[in-house]
Amino acid sequence: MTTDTPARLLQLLSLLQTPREWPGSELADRLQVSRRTVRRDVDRLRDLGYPVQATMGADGGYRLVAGKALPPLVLDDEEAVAIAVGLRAGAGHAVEGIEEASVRALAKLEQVLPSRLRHRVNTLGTATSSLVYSGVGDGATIAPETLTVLASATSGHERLRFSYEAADGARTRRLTEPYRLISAGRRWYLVAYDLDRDDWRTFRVDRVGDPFATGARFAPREVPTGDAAEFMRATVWRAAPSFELDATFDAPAAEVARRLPPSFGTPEATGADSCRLRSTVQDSLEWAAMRLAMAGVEFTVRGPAELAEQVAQLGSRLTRAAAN
Amino acid sequence: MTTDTPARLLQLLSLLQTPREWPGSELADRLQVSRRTVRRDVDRLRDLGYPVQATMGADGGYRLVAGKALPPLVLDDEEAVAIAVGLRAGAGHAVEGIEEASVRALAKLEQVLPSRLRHRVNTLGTATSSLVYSGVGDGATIAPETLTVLASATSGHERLRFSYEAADGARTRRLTEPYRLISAGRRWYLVAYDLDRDDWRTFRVDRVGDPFATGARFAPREVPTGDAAEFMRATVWRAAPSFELDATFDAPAAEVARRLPPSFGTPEATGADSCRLRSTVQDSLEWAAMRLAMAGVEFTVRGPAELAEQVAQLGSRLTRAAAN
DNA sequence: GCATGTAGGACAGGTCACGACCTAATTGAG
DNA sequence: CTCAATTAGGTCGTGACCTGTCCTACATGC
Repeated sequence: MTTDTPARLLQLLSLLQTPREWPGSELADRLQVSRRTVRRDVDRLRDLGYPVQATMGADGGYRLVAGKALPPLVLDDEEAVAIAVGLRAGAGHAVEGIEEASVRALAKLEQVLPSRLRHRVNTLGTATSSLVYSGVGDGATIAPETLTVLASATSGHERLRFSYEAADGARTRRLTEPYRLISAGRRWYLVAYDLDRDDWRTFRVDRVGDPFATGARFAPREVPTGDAAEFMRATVWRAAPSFELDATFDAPAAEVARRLPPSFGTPEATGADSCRLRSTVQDSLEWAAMRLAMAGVEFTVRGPAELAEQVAQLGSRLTRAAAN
Repeated sequence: MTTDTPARLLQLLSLLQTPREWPGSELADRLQVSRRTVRRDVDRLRDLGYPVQATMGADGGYRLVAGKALPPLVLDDEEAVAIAVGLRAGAGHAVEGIEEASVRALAKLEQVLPSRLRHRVNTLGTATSSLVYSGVGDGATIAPETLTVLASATSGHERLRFSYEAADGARTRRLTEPYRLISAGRRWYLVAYDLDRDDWRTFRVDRVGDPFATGARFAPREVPTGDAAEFMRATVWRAAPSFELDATFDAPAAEVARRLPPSFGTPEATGADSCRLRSTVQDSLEWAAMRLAMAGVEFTVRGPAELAEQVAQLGSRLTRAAAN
């Protein structure tokens, strides 16, 4: 009787999240209460909106199923590590469209992640970052810790201090009120109010160093253009690399579409076994060349010339590598 | 007063997981209770092992910090989707060493994931699978749903029915008692007791089709060699492709190690700016050639000859692509 | 020093949680 | 078909617990 009701409910929730059926008697045993109380607890969970499905008859039992709202997830150590590592991949550029949500979830998780697990995440995370960020491109890699610190400060309305490297390489210290963290293509931007400059700025996150939240909270101001993403686009759009991709493939359009990242656009069929892809790609040439190579089908670069040059370089490097 | 204590505690836990400070008065307002009760609730959470840090003085507040145990995660829709998508990447072969934990966590999450979110996960998941599985290799892609069904059945001790494609292409229906789901390199294996054949089998998951748990539970038998992983290795080891990689790189060993997947082993320095990598790689030649190309440094393949052949093919394809 | 926050004790009143006992309904196995 | 095992739900009495209202102590920033 020493254990109170809320604790038992949480424990019950964690038991039911195991993908299996739990007979009421076993639950009663585990929770050290009577079967009647287990039934009442299940009722309570249902009232809270978590649908517990019960199969009747002999060999019946309880099981948590999908409902309208997501119940609080109770994870063990390994699962938490797996989620953190997976989220880092998602916050990088592995998955388009969920980068910001990934960072939010990561910040939420890391805030409460026991330190012993944090070490394991770091070890595994660095081991895998080579895949996502790859050595390819302009080397603008971002530490996941940086992203989570920025995300926490942004959503918590806390002032943020960091060092920033300008385009000419000069490093300055900044004290800012962060407003929004935005992912665009393979880059991250922070829209913030710079307290020293007394004006709005858009920072490239890969140039941010040693960020930390001061703890001081601030009352949000109004963003100039009304929308932070708008402001970011207005200030740094032309700075981002982009080019007009034009290539033909000796493979069906559907297959090519499946083997290229969605940001490359969709190819249009020019025949049963050939297609052409034209779109403006917002990325580095080296990265684009690599992704085209990874498609694994015969293709021809029609433009731009710089991309053809990159592909040629990669090709000759491989030829040299094999011509031992 | 209609809301009971357990519900309020869960709500408090979800509020505190937002990475920000919460003054007691605001919590009291949100939870519709007095400030005194908020303090008591915070105490209760602390008793449950979730360390709530309170900053004293004016402008103080409560915040959930990292403790010994991970508190139940309360996620919103977007965060849940981000986690599911990230886990699919982790369960694929993006991250080595956490595949099985990723699948367990994914099974746990998908069991309770509202259907509206499931659709979004599927959409995003297929869009990104091209990166992880890539078109490269022997095309042995595995649907994430398959993995989660197998994982649930395995941990829930439920009988599993599926169709299986033998090496000669023949499809048969199987009824099994699944014991363990094992990730090895880029492949997944299921160790199970085949009820029709009345014997133990190791199944390649990429050849499993339409799996579903029958719901009937079974009492675990003893695995032949005592350990399922041992059994798997004994039965299918020679079937897995592997070769002796030997290559030299014109770059520091540390940099090469960072740019190659860990499964390739660690290169040993042969000079300040050169190194040699020798290890047995358990993967397809085409995939290995691609990964070497992605390293982005000058290199030479010394062996095996088949790998050099693959690299040469890739190189000539790229040269053709650029020679428009 | 003052305002504002957390920390926590004491108390009264009402509520609710628990276990014990009961019956009904459902399902699978023999 | 029958039996066994399971969920579902009602009722009741006792006792614990939860809440709000006081109160004081303590820490912090301006």
